Amino acid sequence: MAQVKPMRADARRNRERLLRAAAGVFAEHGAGASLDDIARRAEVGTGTLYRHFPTRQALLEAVYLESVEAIAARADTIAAARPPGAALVVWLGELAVGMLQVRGLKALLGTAVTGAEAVAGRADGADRADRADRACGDCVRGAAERLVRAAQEAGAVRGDVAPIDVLRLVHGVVTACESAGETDGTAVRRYLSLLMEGLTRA
Amino acid sequence: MAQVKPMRADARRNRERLLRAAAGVFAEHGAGASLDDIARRAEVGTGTLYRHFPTRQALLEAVYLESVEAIAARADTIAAARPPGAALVVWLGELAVGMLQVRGLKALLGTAVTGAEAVAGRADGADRADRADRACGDCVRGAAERLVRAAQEAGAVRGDVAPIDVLRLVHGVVTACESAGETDGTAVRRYLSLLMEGLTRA
DNA sequence: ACCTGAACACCGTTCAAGT
DNA sequence: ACCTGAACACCGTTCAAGT
Repeated sequence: MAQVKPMRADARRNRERLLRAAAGVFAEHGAGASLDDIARRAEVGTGTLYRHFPTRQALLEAVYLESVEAIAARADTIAAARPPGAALVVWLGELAVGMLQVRGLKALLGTAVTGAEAVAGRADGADRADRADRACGDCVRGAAERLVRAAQEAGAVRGDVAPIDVLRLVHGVVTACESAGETDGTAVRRYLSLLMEGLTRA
Repeated sequence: MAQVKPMRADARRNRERLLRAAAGVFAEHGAGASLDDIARRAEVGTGTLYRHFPTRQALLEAVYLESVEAIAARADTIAAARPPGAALVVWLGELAVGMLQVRGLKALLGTAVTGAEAVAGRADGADRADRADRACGDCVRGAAERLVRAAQEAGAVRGDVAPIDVLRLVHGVVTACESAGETDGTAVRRYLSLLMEGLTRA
């Protein structure tokens, strides 16, 4: 489907510039970075940014779509080589590390997966964002569903948890690591294993 | 210790007005509410707000100090009536519900307990806030330490987790509930029990 | 059809002037 | 000693004017 109407050459060029600029600025200043900054770095009027990406969420979505798809694709690769329970653990670990290290990815998936708490405050354009910009969330949710269901059927995960619960808890674990200042993979993997094995009884 | 120098009458009155106004505004608009709003509602100049509470964190701390102390005090009450493992679970549940329902409390404890991720963005006055405004964090951390240690000695909780880990994970669980739009106690208790019992094996 | 950038409304923070 | 509020720097968002 991609593009129903081909874009005008300058529009297409501006979109590209905006994506490149946004990737850089998000990487430097996080998902809450100034949109003005992005437009300036892209050498584009602020109005142009809003024309292409009506919400911050839409911009995040476009910037990180490929990364998210890659993570989702990993789910199947991992599942093919491991028993269901182990596959889930490994994939969740990769997902969590990604959210922790790629600035903006956590904010994007926080909204996309759970449906709230975008970046900072405003719920202005949230209505519009809700509809179209779900591609990333669908992607991750789909992968999580396949892995969790398989693990449940294999008896490796209890049956009364939904895949969305697991994603939310992983999001929470990543939040915990972030606030601990631990952005390397070791801390998040440790918290994840606590989540999986459980606090009670070693 | 309270007040080394007694405040001037008008200063004391303004402080009181600010606290009352802040409690109302935080309850209505969350911990990220406009400080201008608070000063306006208190019928006080904005500069006065900054004189009394140099950072948002300091204001949150002052507003919620009593609530936090009450929660911490509950820890001992609960511990006196229950075996260590159960006491920890019950107290964490109360803590989580408090963070979920009292707007601002989660933001306050997020910073106080973990040392990061204040409310939204700016790390401006964070340096100053780090030092003095730790009362709430100390309070909660102290209570958590007593309960976790006791539970560990009783063999109810594995020995390789630190109390701070538990607090961070609870913070994460509350975040998960928030983003799920579940603000009543049931969801958070369910996630908490998942955390405690573990995902693997029913 | 798309772009531009000034204009608007809002925010946090500081500070000279007042009592 | 404390308070006030204007001033400053910043931000997101919109929109009339341009091509």
